Order: sequence, then structure tokens, then C-alpha cells
Amino acid sequence: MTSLPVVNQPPHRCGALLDHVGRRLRLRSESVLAPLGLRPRHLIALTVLRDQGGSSQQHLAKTLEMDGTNVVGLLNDLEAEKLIERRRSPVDRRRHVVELTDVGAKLLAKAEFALAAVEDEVFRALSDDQRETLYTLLQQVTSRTGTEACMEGVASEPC
Amino acid sequence: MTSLPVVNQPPHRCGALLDHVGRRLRLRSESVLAPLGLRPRHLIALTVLRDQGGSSQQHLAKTLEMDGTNVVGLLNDLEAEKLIERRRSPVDRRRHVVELTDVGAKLLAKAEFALAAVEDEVFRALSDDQRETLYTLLQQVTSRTGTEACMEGVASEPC
DNA sequence: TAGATCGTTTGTGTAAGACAAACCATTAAT
DNA sequence: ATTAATGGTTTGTCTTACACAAACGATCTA
Repeated sequence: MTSLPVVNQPPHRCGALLDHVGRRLRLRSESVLAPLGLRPRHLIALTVLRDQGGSSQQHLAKTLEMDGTNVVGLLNDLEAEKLIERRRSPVDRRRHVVELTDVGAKLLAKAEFALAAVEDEVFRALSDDQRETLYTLLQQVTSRTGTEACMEGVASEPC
Repeated sequence: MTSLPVVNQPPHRCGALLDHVGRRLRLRSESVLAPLGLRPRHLIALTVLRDQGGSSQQHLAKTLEMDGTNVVGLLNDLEAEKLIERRRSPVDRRRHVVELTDVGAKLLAKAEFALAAVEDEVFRALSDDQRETLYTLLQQVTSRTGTEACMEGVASEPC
């Protein structure tokens, strides 16, 4: 099963394509998000927090692939709006466990709702099924890959 | 077939997800592309030019959703490396028809080859089939949508 | 007690990119 | 023929996202 010689074309690279679509999406999102006091960057963070549950800031920095110092600023924004909470980890009180608040979850939902029109426009060429497929694929990409996933010491999750 | 009442969940928004994956991809791509004298932005432009054929700069600006003046700079970079050519349109000599050169096409191919490792890492969670599906979906998104597509006056294409 | 680690603050530098103004060459309108 | 509009170019300014470094307090570990 490892190699069916039938179709053997080299896999296409979708980096540039993804970048391109991302840009189109981001540009439009900005104006939609602005009235909510959010920027695309904030939305990514909120989404990650919702999907992966609370995590330490270090972990978050790794996930977002951002410099730690800049994550601080990002979280400061979000915390100022009560969208997230930083709690000291009981396990290691140096750590902050960052979690989405109810307000944050609601605003995130609201933002996503507001983005419907944007996505409709950008993904006009895709059917609903295709959009769902795209979503699933992207989520699969971002979901922790088993290895490398745990060991962050957040504990309370069995791995 | 238009509505099976079985699953009726609201469609997911993949903007943030896409942004996130895009970032991860871009970060790694930068270091791979640097030795080739390219930046992610350049790769997008080259990709668009290959996929859509030559276009006027205005058209290109619209496709890339970039400000015209910045497109000039981008193309200047690429032209300096002989990756693209600006030819005056015979139809309207104010226009530049921008096209990929052989050198450009080759470098693009080389870059994509070099990016294999990057995509392997980022898309580790996806099977080859899934990657291909992702590619197809993204391409479908970026491919001109029929309406709005033509009317650019590039002519030589029947629409 | 000493050293490492997490988060934070501040400050610096680079790059993307938006935007405006002025310009030339060309085309279209009158 | 004159005028106005358009495609491209140049220059210059401004904002923002980041990366990166340095220093600090609190906390954990040895």
C-alpha cells in the first residue's frame, strides 16, 4: 500500500497559495474585526486558546511561534479587555496559565459570526462541503501532533 | 441534494486557522528562501504569474491585493534578478505586461523543491492525499472566479 | 545558598505595507 | 489640437508587526 505507481506526480507546494489566500482573508478581516477591538493576531490567539484549552505562556509562544516578549504584549491586550485570564499555576507558581474567559469566548463567537461575509467572499469558489473540508484539514495541521505535544507540564491533562 | 437536514451545524470559520498555519509556514520558508534571494512575498508573486500567465501590473496589484506602488518595488526586485519581464502591451503601450522568464520559472521550481522539507514538517499531520486536497482547494480559491475575472483588457485570452 | 526558569518591562532595529504627491508616456474625449 | 484620464514610476512619510537583547522579580531546584 505504500506506493501505488498509478499516479506518481510530485506533491504540490501550497505555501505560496496559502500565504496568498491568507493575505486576502486578513485584509478583509481587519476592517470587520476593528469595531470589536480585535486584530487578526488576537483572533488567532483566542482561537488557539479555545481549541487547545489553557496553556502556559511559554507553550503559547511556541504554538503561535512568536517571541515570548511579544506574546506578553498580546496577552496584555486581551487581558485588558477581560477576554483572557492569567492565573498562577498551582504546580509552579512562576507560570501563568492562560485561559479564555466567558467574555472572550463570546467575543470570539461574535467575531467569527461577523466574519461570515468575509469568508463567503473569499471562499466564493468553494462549496460548503469544500469549506468544511478545508477547515478540517487546517485544524488537523494545527492540532498537536502527538509527539512534541505534551511535556509542557501544564499537567491536568493526561496526554 | 441542496439540504439534508441531518447535519446542520453552522460552517466553521477558518480564517484564524489559515492565518496561523500561514505564519508557521512563512517563518520556516523565509530561511529556506533567503539563500535563493527570495522572500515569501516574491514567491507569491511568481506563483501567481506562473498560474495565471502574464498580466498588467494593475491587474497584478488587484490579484495580490497590494498597493500599486508597492507592486512596482516588488517587480523591480524580481526584474533585477531577471525573474520576470516587463513588456509594453501592444494594445495599450502605457501598460506593462508582466511575465515570468525561464529563469524565473526555474528558480520558482527550485524554490518549491527546496520547500519540500518545510512543508513536510508543517503538514506532518496530513497524508499525501490530504495535502493534495488542500492544494486543490486553495488553488480553487485563488483561481479567478469567472465574474470579475476578465475585463482586465489583457486580451489574447478569450474569457 | 546558588543557579536556573517563567514572566515581565523597556528599548532597539528591521521590514511590510499603506498612503500621498508629483511625474512621464500614452490614450481617449472634445 | 487641446484637454483630461490612465498606467506606471519615483520618492517620501507613517504605522505596525516582529525579532532580539538586556535587565528585573518571583519562584523553583540543587
